[in-house]
Amino acid sequence: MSRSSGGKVRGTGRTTLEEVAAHAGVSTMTASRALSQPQLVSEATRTKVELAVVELGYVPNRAARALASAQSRVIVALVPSLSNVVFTAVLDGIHDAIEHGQYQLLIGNTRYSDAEEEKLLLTYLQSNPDGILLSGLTHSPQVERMLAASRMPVVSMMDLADDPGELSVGFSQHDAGNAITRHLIERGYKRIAFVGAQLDERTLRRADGYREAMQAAGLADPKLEIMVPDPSTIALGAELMRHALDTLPDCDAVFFCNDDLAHGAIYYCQRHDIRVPQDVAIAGFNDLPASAWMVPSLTTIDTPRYRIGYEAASLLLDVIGGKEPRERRIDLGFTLREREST
Amino acid sequence: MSRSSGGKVRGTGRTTLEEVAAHAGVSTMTASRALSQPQLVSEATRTKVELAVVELGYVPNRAARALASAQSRVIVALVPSLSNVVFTAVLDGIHDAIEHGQYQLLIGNTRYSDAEEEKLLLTYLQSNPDGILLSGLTHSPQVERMLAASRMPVVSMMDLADDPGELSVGFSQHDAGNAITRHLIERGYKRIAFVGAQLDERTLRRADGYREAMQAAGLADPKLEIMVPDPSTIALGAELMRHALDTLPDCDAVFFCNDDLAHGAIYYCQRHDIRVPQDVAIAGFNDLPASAWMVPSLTTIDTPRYRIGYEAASLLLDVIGGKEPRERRIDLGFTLREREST
DNA sequence: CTGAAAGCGCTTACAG
DNA sequence: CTGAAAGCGCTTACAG
Repeated sequence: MSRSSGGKVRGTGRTTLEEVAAHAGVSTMTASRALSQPQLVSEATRTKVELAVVELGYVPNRAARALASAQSRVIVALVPSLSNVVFTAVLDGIHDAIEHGQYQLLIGNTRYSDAEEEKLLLTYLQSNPDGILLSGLTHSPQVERMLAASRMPVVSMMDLADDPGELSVGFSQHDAGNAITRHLIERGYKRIAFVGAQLDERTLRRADGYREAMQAAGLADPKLEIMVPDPSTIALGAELMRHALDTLPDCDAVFFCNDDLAHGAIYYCQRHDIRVPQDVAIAGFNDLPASAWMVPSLTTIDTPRYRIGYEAASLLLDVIGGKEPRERRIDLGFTLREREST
Repeated sequence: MSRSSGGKVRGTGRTTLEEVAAHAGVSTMTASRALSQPQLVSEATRTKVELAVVELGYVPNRAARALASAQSRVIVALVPSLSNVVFTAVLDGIHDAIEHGQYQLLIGNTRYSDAEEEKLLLTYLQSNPDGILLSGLTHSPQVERMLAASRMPVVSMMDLADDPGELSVGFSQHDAGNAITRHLIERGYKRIAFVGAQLDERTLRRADGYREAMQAAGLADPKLEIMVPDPSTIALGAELMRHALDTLPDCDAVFFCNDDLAHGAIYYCQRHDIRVPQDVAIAGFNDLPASAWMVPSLTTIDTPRYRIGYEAASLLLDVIGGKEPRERRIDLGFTLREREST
């Protein structure tokens, strides 16, 4: 009954391919082939091996395979946060795009920190990944160096790379920030504030898009930009709304760099009987599920975060597989959702 | 300049420990010890090896280490969803509890499916994990069998195991559902509906708690239970609120099995001028960030999801490390948040 | 404190 | 279609 250790000192004690082969009456390498390249083996042999696998409850040892084949079948994904639904949606997409039988996903949370990203990369390099998915376009010189030295394919997610050789999947954060600002300008708002938190590269690019639109309309004013490094939360959004109304009494619209903040602002206005959009218009970014439902519903930018993950992982898998990608820079676009809050 | 392949046919082409050892003028095994058990090596040797590591840019090969040591240093976590913030918070906690230099986390999304869970487990078993974190208490017989056969430590997350030998971290879903129902009863509501979606084991246990409280108060009525298998969303919450009001005209309170649904219900009432709680009271479950901010604020159960992940991973690490856990069943509790909606 | 040898469990050319 | 041998890059007892 017990396939026990039988005096063996090392190893995991699990059934090995060698035992499967012996049980099936073939050589180890034939057993190996029967499992990984069944078309190279006679049907009779394959059946014998498959039977032995079932009877012995054989589970392949991934470490041994990785070592022998020099192929890890590991993909690394680094995201700046695991509490931000934008990035968990990206991970969900990556997850779905990866055939789990083949590839294994290693997830790292960089916490918006270059140092953390470096540390994670160094750790994950030990797994000799076949490729890596990175959030954003800008990384520390050390990270760039490690990536270059490793020679593995890298796909950047969220924004579009300037360098056409670089692999990237996302949309133009700049253009999206620009588009929603132009929407507010077209609506007739003049004193449009921008509120940014976290100040990661995406927020800064959205701010660039905002600034450009304001300048083009002759409405630019540095006083209208409120920037804080704190993480975005509903509570912070409420606080920054209050701050904006206090310090900018003539402000007639606020573009928040994401929906979390904008939701806080809308709740704040509801509680203080500030009419949105009559007293002040509010716009967000990302189109979280609640945005279409709250009262008033929130004008925002719908972003393809799940698809970014899905397409980025698919692109990476293609490149790893040696396929020439149709595009190295996949623009998934964004959609302006005009709603009641503006 | 180039540490090139030099005729080697196999392998990754990366610097090996053997090369580091040669560079440092010591044996491979001394180099190995200098890195993994530095206290067993003289300071001079350690320095030489560390220098060689830096000069050659050595990165250990995890697969080789796993194979030689029969220790994968891999932990698997299986969750039913990657779009539900409850489970992404759990993963966030797990992530933070694992020292990344040592252990690697493999995440699986079972999509609330037993078959998927089985498939993932089978795949992840190939990595010979040191331990596994599972969501929920009930699993398919196949999964139970595979787990038993693998003999690896398992920690169940979210609810508390009945069997005192089983490792579990969470809180009593039953008691929490019971507590919020009793709160509604104490407030004087009589026709209290329960709305459950997804119908996973946690929802069913919350429903049990609800039913028990209703029976104890002599208020039980099967008509008050609305159960649908669809995933919980804000849109579904709005729809089920409408349905409840339509089919149960005398209903004076609704306990939704989670905040996502309850938020949809509150937005629905806002849009249709249904006063909450005067016309109908609404309660949720999980205390999502928006719940304290929306108008009216939502009465709900605050659940320690991040801590569940953190403590479950810590417990698993302890057991893997051979430590006897203080408790095998860690009750992290829950908190009733009484707010404006009831 | 240090080392020579064997072994972990697979896959890879190379033959036949 | 099948097999004997070598090797992937580490760590593990066992000596000294």
